[in-house]
Amino acid sequence: MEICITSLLRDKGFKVTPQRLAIYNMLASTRSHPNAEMIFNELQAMYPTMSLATVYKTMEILREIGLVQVLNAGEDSFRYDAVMTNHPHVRCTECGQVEDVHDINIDAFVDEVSQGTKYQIMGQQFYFHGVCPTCQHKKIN
Amino acid sequence: MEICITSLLRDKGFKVTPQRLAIYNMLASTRSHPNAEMIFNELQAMYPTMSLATVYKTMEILREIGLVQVLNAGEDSFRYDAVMTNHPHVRCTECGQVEDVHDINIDAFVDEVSQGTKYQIMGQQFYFHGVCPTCQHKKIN
DNA sequence: TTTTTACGGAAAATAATTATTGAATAGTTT
DNA sequence: AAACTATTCAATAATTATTTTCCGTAAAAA
Repeated sequence: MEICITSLLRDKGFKVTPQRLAIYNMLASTRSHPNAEMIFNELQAMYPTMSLATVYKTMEILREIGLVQVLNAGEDSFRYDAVMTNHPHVRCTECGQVEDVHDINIDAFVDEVSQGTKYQIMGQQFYFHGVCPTCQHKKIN
Repeated sequence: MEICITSLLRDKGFKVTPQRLAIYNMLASTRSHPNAEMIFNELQAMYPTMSLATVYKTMEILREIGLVQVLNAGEDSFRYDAVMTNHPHVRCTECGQVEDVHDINIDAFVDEVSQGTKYQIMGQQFYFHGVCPTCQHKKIN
C-alpha cells in the first residue's frame, strides 16, 4: 500500500512528501468521497500548515498517476475517490452523502451506447440522485 | 411551441420578456448543448443589451418550470438542453462537442440501481466520453 | 555532504455563478 | 388616461471553487 504510492510517485518523477502520503492515506481509508475542503479540514489537525492549494495540487498528481478518480456529482465542487474501478455513484439530495454503487454490470449498457453512437467510448460517469434509506425514514416521522 | 412557453411562464408567475423567449428559442433550435457563454455570444448581436446574468437567471427560471435541463458534463461550466427526456450524453474528447444518445433504454438499468442501493432514485446523469466518428477519421490521416 | 530540483504554502489571481440594486416597464385600479 | 404597485432588466458587486505565483525549504541525486 504505502510502498505502492511511494514507488508510483517516484517512478513518475514526483517527490514523496508527508503531505502527499497523508492526503492519499486519508482518502484511501474513507468511504465518504470527500471534496477538497473536507480533505483539508480533516488533515488540518494533524498537519497544521496544510493548505487548500496543496490538496488541489496533490489531487491533480494522484489523478495523473491513476491513484484517484475525480467525481462530478452535480454539485458545486468535485469529490475524490481512491477506488479506481469505474462504478456509479448515488448522491442523497437530503443529506448530501455520496455512496458507491457496487455489484452492477455496466458493460452491456456501455456497448449499446458505443454501437448506437459510433463513438469510440473511452470512459463514462454515472450519477444517480435520490433519497437514501435513512432519509426516507426521517421523512416519514 | 411559442404558446407553450408563454403560458408556462405566465402560469408560474413569471413575466414573458423578449429575452426569455429569445433564449428559449435559441436553445430549442440547436443541438449543440451550449453553455451560458455560448448562448450569450449567440444572442448578443440580436439583443445588444443582453447580459450573461440575464442568461443565467433565465436558465434558472426555465429549469424551474421544466423547460430545460442542466447538463453537468464534467467541464468547468454547465450546458443546457431544451430536450427534457432524460437521455445520456457523449462528449468527444478531441473536438469537445456534446451529443445526445437517443434510442437507448435506461429504465432497466435504473431499476437495478434502485433495488441494489435501496435509494429512492429521483434522477440520474449518464455521461460518456470518447472520440466521435469524425475525429476518429481525422486521427487516421 | 553538496548540489539540484521539485515542493509546500500564503496570498493573489481567475472564472463561473449568484445576489443586489436602481431604473424601467407592465399590470391594475381609479 | 393617470396613479399606484409589483415585477423585471441588466449592470455592478459579491461569492465561491479552483489555479497560479513566488520563494524559502525539503527531498533526491551525485
